[in-house]
Amino acid sequence: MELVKVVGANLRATRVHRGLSLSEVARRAELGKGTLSELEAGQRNPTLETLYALATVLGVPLGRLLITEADPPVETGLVVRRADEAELPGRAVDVQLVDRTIGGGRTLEIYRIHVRAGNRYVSPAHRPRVIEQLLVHSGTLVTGPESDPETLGPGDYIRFDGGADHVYAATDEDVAGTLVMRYVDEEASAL
Amino acid sequence: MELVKVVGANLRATRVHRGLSLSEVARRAELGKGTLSELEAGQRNPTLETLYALATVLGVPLGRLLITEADPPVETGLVVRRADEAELPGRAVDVQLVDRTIGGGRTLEIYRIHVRAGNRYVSPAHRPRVIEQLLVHSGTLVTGPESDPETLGPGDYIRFDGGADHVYAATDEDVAGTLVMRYVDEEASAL
DNA sequence: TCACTGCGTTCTATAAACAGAACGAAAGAT
DNA sequence: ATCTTTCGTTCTGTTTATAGAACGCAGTGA
Repeated sequence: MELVKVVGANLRATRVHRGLSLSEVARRAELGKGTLSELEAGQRNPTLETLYALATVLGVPLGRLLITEADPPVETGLVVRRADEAELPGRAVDVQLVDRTIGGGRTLEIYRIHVRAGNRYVSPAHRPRVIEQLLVHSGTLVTGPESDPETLGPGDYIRFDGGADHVYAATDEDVAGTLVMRYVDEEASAL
Repeated sequence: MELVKVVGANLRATRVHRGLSLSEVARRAELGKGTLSELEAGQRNPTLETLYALATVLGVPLGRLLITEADPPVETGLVVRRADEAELPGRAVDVQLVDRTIGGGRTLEIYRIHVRAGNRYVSPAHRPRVIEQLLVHSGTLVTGPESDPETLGPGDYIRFDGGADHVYAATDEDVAGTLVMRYVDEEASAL
């Protein structure tokens, strides 16, 4: 299916879904309704400005109108059991990748994190801009940017920029937590 | 900055970043090079087909050419302390929103989840397609789609489709975990 | 019945996006 | 040095996307 037909179909589907008439949308978007009629029929090759006006009126991101099919849906139904080595008592800081999902040019990773009492670990800045989100389960963790860390207790949560050096340190007792890391994929972010 | 200028700047920046000449890109995209020259200068309002051809040649998703500026970066430095009411012992199932971040038309939510021993909760299907990702901290949790739930112990992880009815049930002991929910925004603003 | 309204399509004239030629500038090659 | 090539811009004619009018159709009310 050629692109103009895809866009036309998306336009019509979105409009109908919103319960708007063709005339109404054309009026709001300041387009001739003949124009919109032919666009929806896939008989025209809209300009950027036209697409933008329509996306605005329909309240969808412009990119959505261009999409042939939805992102291949993230597969569901995955179960990951705790690996035995997670129990290894020797490691000072243990960050275990549990799951990674990629979609829409973004990657999301979920980790189990364990820090043994008395240990301190400084993670160097990550190349792509990374957001780290950490929920502490048990123990007291000092974490965040190395320059300005926070002290978190059980149930506390922090979000910080992994793009700078950052620290994980357990003071008096072992710490368990869940770490979510997110970043925009390198290749997709080419400007 | 008007849209055509944004797109023009993106086109030029991407082309230069790829180390390609204007003529070369025009040739590969089967465009007149005058056309491309004026597009890059922001003096034209390209058609969909033209944009598509250029995006293909430049190897970027079409939507990327339309982006005005990078997503407003997710603010970092947030700390959320456990609210006292999280300690309320009475609730059967307690799902507490810790953080919500929105970007790129997607929303990510992080919850603390607590299920009291012996309780069972069925969450109805969510309207937009939601991915639920749950990491169990302590206890044994039966969770997942109501039709086919899984039994998870401490450290176990599950990803499932929140778009169908799904269950959270603790059998013999209290369960603590971290829940990540993700979905594509229904009504994201244009662009 | 007969206006009257709003609908979506088709038609027509205008504006502008396009292809390609012409141009001057800069860099290599012989 | 003078061809030669490639560059990016500007110009010109053709194609086509658009605005708006004209059209037929369906529903509504007097």
